[in-house]
Amino acid sequence: MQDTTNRPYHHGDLRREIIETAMAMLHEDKGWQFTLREVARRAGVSHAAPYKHFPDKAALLAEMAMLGFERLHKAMTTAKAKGPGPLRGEFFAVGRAYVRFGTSNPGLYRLMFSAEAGKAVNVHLSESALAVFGVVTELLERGQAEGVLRKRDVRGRAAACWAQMHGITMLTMEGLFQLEKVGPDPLDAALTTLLEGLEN
Amino acid sequence: MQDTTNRPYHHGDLRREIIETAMAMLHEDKGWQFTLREVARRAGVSHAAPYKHFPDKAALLAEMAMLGFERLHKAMTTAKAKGPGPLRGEFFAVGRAYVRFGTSNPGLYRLMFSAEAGKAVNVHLSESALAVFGVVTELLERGQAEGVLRKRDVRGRAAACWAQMHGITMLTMEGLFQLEKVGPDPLDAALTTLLEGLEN
DNA sequence: GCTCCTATGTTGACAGTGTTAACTTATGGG
DNA sequence: CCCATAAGTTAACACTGTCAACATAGGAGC
Repeated sequence: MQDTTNRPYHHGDLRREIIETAMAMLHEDKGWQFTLREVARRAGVSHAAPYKHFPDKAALLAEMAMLGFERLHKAMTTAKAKGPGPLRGEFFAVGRAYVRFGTSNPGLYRLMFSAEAGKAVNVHLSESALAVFGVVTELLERGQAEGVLRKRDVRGRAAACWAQMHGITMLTMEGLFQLEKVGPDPLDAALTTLLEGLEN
Repeated sequence: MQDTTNRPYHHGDLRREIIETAMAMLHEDKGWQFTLREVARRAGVSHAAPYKHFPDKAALLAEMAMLGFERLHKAMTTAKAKGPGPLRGEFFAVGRAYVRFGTSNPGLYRLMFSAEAGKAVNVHLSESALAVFGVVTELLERGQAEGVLRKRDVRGRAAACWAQMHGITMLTMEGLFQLEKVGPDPLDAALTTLLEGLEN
């Protein structure tokens, strides 16, 4: 089916290519669904080949979700590093980076938050997700230490921040933020409201 | 396949039954997916019968999503009506009602926010969704008029509120709010933070 | 250098899905 | 009363995820 002349029987790095291909298909969007067989087709292997590297389609999804959280984490930390010093600046930088990540990888972002709620098996996934949470927590602790933010239970505030960013991201992705109903810059409005709720 | 003796050839109200059955299946298990054929099976009709009432599976999903928004809207307004007078009370009542709706109908709630972002065809869907938005807007306008809330562009603030509630709902549903990381009552924390960001 | 184990890839099958076409049945408006 | 037509059925198609049986080659051990 594929011209075997060019390609060795053993791919060499099929596992990585499967993930990359699937990621690419998730990016192409429209439907945020991809099919395992189509992935195999694009990777130039037979439809059953992926099963030598992943027990399940779910396993592939889980791994992709984990990768997604790692990328999101990196996006946030680099944004924070480049943030302009004062806490307010970093806060906005991180928030914007978060939302931008989601809106420019809608399929992946969706996947990250659909991966089997009940399955606590994926400890790695939870870990990656918690790293994201950690960035927010850290920011809040610094703010409270500096006296810029009210002294409240950091955990609850971090939850509020995460929820706010997640909400904006999804509603934007979904196209539910129609400008005439939601104002010119809902992201800025949301972040401002959030910050004013945290500040002293 | 079914005993035709008891049941008339024509169901009489199959359209409604399909929707109800599908809703029930969405309610049942953690997997928020259901299959059209299984719906038909449970309704006691052949697998192609639904196509006499819905052109697509997507059409059924869209209608269910719309119903979901209507129910959510009702949940919010009744909560608001029973709210204990002062704005803060209503605010919390509405917020809690929103989140409770989501967490007790996770499948439906998910569906509501997955129904084809791009498809502006479903004007009805958008309308129902906007009604939800309207409840929040109304609350904010009252608060500003009473002088309890800062005078800012209501649209942006409403977006912030919606995003916050949506975020809490989804993260709770997804099981990402693990108490040791997020404090004893993340919902209360989030609503408090939000309200404090809105208040004068 | 040869052999053979095993990881990797292929083929073919199975059950189940959404969807359509062709056919059947009843029901209600002329 | 008749028959157009809405409503339901059966059979097929092209898919999907998954598995078992088979094929290949790359390298470890001698």
